[in-house]
Amino acid sequence: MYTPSDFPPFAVTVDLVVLTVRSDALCALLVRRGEAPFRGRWALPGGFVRVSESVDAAAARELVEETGVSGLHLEQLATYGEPRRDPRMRVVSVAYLALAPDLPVPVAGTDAAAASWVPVSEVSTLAFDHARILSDGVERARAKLEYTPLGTEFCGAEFTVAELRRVYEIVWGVSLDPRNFHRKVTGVDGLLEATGETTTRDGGRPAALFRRGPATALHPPLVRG
Amino acid sequence: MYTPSDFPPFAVTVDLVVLTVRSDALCALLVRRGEAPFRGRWALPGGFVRVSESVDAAAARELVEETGVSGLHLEQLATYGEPRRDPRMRVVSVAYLALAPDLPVPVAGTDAAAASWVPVSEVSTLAFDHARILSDGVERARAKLEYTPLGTEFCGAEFTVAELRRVYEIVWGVSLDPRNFHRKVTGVDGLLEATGETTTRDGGRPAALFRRGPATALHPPLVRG
DNA sequence: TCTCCTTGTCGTCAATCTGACGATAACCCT
DNA sequence: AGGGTTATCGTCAGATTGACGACAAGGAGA
Repeated sequence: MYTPSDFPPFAVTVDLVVLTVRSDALCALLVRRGEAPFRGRWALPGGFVRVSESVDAAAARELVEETGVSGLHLEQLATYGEPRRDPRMRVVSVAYLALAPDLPVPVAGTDAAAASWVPVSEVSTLAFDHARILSDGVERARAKLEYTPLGTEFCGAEFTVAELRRVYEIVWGVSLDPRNFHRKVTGVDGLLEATGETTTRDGGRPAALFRRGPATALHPPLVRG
Repeated sequence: MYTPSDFPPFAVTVDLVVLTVRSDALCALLVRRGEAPFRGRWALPGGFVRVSESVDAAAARELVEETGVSGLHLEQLATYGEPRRDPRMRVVSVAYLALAPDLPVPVAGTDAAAASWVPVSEVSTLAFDHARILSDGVERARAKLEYTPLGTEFCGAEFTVAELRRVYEIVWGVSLDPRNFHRKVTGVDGLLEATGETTTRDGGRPAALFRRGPATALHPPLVRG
């Protein structure tokens, strides 16, 4: 074993599940394929890993190319390696999950065809096994909101407690009591840092603005309805 | 993009982090390499994915080959794809985590050199980037004990509450109050199913024997520390 | 057999946490 | 000025948690 000469050759790609919360829906970034197979079908953005580049770096590169924004949270989701998942050849794809705030710039598809944000509830069939990858990504995001500060990644740099609460409500599809949510979220050590500023952009009484704090895990976790 | 002719060729392997609890220590299954590079060095068991086989199936196949036992819990851990992680060629490795009860049969290394259980606290340097993979696997196992019934995978088919508690104590490296642990663990819905039998194999008063229940998540979770 | 030792299981209690919800504050608009 | 909207604080009962006492039920050895 481990003889370099006789290993079966694989293509390795990265696929991105990029999620955002916009206009009251959890949305995924999808591109419309311009070539066969699955021509004209929606697919996850992604591409080949280059020879001299790490898989993580390939994912980061694709993410910047697709969203035009760098610095987004990016984590490995899973790897998909069924023999016939790409009809042309043996492809193993490493999927990544990225969470983005509602991006001010529309997505600039450099090499891909039209890219757009699609509410995950309206996604029907996707190319390859991308429907499953997307669904795994959404489930991972839902789970991670419980015990990590990841919900803040959907917000801008500064946000109110109510904006964060709406992220949770939309991603989980539940409604949360504003008062209890406020108590819990401000009680978690290191989750939020007050800026001292307030905003009235949500209407009503001015709300305090916060930044992400240094916490990497939530103790205690927020529990899903 | 996506033209089958000009993709960079990769080798794809699976690496296994197989953990068990034995003689008061969390142990990993390691093999000693018989060939260069890293000849004579400990490494994780693993091997090439075959052309017509899914990556998951390759992991399952290697697991049976290495442990001689089938039906073990197996889940994907992460994928490691740094360009120079194997000095010979570009290898992307999909790592899997498996949890095993203390296996009665010693490990029968079919193609690998000597395989043995090594306490994770005594593991020093490993071949390739396997030290990092092992450490990621251990951390994943620790985290999953909190909110999944995975601790039961370290036990046999029938086990006592105290045996399960020792799994938690050893994996987490803490000591837990037997009475509170008993209350929590028997209170979680669907975690344990009483067999009606008792055993005195741990000494002292006979303890009730349980089977794994149908629960897939723990509500509420068990908390570390 | 009697005692001791070991381990398992049930109970108690105070501190904390949770969820439901009342009350008030502070803005905007008319 | 008054009504609508949202933010934030408080209260209170019920559940959960951690610390720990008490007792049960086996084995080992005197």
